[in-house]
Amino acid sequence: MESAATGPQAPARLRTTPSWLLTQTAAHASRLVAEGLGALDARGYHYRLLAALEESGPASQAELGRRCGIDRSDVVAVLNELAAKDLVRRSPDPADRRRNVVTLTDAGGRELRRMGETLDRVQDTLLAPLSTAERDQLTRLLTRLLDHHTGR
Amino acid sequence: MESAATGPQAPARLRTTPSWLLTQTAAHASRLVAEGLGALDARGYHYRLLAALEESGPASQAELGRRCGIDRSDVVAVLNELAAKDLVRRSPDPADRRRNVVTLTDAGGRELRRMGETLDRVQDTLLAPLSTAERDQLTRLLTRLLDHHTGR
DNA sequence: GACCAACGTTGGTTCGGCCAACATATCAGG
DNA sequence: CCTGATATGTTGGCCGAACCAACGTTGGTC
Repeated sequence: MESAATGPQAPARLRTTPSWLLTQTAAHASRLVAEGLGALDARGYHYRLLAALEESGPASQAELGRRCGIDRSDVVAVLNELAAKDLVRRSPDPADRRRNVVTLTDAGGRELRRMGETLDRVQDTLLAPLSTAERDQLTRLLTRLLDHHTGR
Repeated sequence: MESAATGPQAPARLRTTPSWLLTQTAAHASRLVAEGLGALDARGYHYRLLAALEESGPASQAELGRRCGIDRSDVVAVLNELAAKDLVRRSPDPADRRRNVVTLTDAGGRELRRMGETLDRVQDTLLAPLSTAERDQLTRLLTRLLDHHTGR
């Protein structure tokens, strides 16, 4: 819960380096997200997969991984955990026996919603010092960066 | 070197969530930094400590950690590596025998400079799609967020 | 002198991100 | 039809950054 503050004052070299600002703020963001989702016994990966399932419907594991930017191998582990809690159902795809079709269960939908609510609160504490306009600005800038480095 | 692209299109839920945008762009930033510094056989922690040393002069390990936002225990390990390359000298503080005084060597200064140059290039590829004004905007917004979550 | 705080150090943990390898299954070309 | 390339799920590992608990030593204070 501690702020892990950068004590006195970080070196100017760092404070003016965008990559450092990014990774530092991201670290704070991650901590807040972990705290929030941790209360629901979940992590970022769980939310991402559930969100993708709700938004685009059932999909294979590989497809899910591609959509969320999560490695195939990590998808396996997270789906195991989600399936163990019945938030997700994994069934062999009759049309392509290599694939598993992953489906969001009702409980999964409910859990996703709960996660979404806590994440909304997290965004608010994360962006607390910024006005609405500034939040939009930040979002736009980051989106452009991300799109660029993602191959559009 | 791969872009690890978020395949087709990440769920809108994610793409509009600032904490996700932050952690994703930060991941790209970290990758670029790791690539750049990796060529010099260094990591982010090494640069941070060297930069702090150059900027504020010799200091104890605890002090360095506080300045850089690096945990005491991690400082130990990184200083071991830096000292092994003679980029840093670690000597007991005669005034306080609990402390080690860490000093930047000439070689350390040179290496820091080299790191700084490659990091400058990294910033440029990281921020490629943004104009100078936009880069400043981003820097200001992130700085405000960081200051806020750092206890000012 | 007794206590508590700070320091350096060791040895963990977590989370996100990645890679290599393998068996199985699909698909396209010869 | 068969053969080879490709996709999928899965296992088991690795790394960097961030953290935490504990211990022995040293410093300052009451």
